[in-house]
Amino acid sequence: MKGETTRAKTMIEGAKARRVAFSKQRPGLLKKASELCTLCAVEMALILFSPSGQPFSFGHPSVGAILDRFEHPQTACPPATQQAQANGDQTLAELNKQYADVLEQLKAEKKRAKELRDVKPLEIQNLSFDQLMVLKKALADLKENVDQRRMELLALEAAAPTPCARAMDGSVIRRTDDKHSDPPKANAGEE
Amino acid sequence: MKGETTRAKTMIEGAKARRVAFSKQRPGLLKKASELCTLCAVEMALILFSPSGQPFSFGHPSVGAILDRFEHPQTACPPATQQAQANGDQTLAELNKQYADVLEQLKAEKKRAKELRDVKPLEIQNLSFDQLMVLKKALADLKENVDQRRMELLALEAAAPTPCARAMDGSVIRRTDDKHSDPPKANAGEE
DNA sequence: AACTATTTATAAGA
DNA sequence: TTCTTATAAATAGTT
Repeated sequence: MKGETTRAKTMIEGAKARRVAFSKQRPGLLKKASELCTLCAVEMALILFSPSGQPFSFGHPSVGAILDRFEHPQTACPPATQQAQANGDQTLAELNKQYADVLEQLKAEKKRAKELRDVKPLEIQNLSFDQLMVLKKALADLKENVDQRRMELLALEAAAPTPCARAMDGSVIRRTDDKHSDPPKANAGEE
Repeated sequence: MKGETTRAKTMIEGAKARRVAFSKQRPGLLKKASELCTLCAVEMALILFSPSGQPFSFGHPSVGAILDRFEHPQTACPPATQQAQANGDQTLAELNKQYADVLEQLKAEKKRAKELRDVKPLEIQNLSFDQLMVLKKALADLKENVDQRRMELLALEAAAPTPCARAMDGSVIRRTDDKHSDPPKANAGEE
């Protein structure tokens, strides 16, 4: 057969087959990444470990530069408190960005979850007991988190308006796996 | 014209056009990355800054884990001593119900967030400093939660009747020792 | 967001 | 690994 009928969503069985698929797909991924950088003025770092554990990396302009920028965001909230007042707007913009991020993630997650629900209901029965336990805990945790989140949003909505929004000095989550995305509506001007 | 004749190798002119192209290509790149991870047991971290400078990242199992491994090549396979607790009264039906519940909550949460975004952007400037702090923390927490949830879903997806599916807690699926003095391949494609 | 003509990526085989 | 080729997936321009 030339070309596959449908793309499976599960791990390819057999280490050899995985290596073959990886070898074929790696150039495509790197090409996509590179194109995105070139065409859209995007900066990115891509680090991956092959099925054999071999590291590969791609960076534009360099991996180090991106990691630095990622771990030391210029737009982050300053640690001190002095420039806070002057930067009120910037902070608000940052908040809006984060807010947009969350929206984007929720959306993506919902879509992903829907796909999983549509495709996986049979295979879940093949999960090991261990895996089921872990899944159960994950579900419970997520439910808790979502509930808390709703309360927080409710509180926010009910919050009485008060003047003078100073910037905050709280620490940003920067070391964990966070996923950012563009705000839904950005200014039409140049960067 | 539908579809383009040939893909240019130079930067797209105009910030607006770049943003549009980026928005369309970003999901594709992330999908490729995610597929490579799930299909081929690849671990990767992807960090990028959009044309507008917004950070965006993807990690499997997490950005932090990959960066650590990248920076500390002698990482070993963590001891796997996670045994299911005797909690056997959990049926698959219950699990599925919890799963559906979570989906419902995500959906509701998304709608709620959207309402807030549509209505509140102006009034957010009237929030007190304390309220901003709370909001910021809530956003950070949610972001973390959503990311972790994505990892869990990825792990679930990878959990087939086949063995070797344990990447839920950040553990790894591979056991070959890593050795990487320098990235074996950098800047693929044209760049 | 949805559509569609094209381009691009890729699975299987050699 | 690289090449071929039938097929699937991504996407640029448009509505």
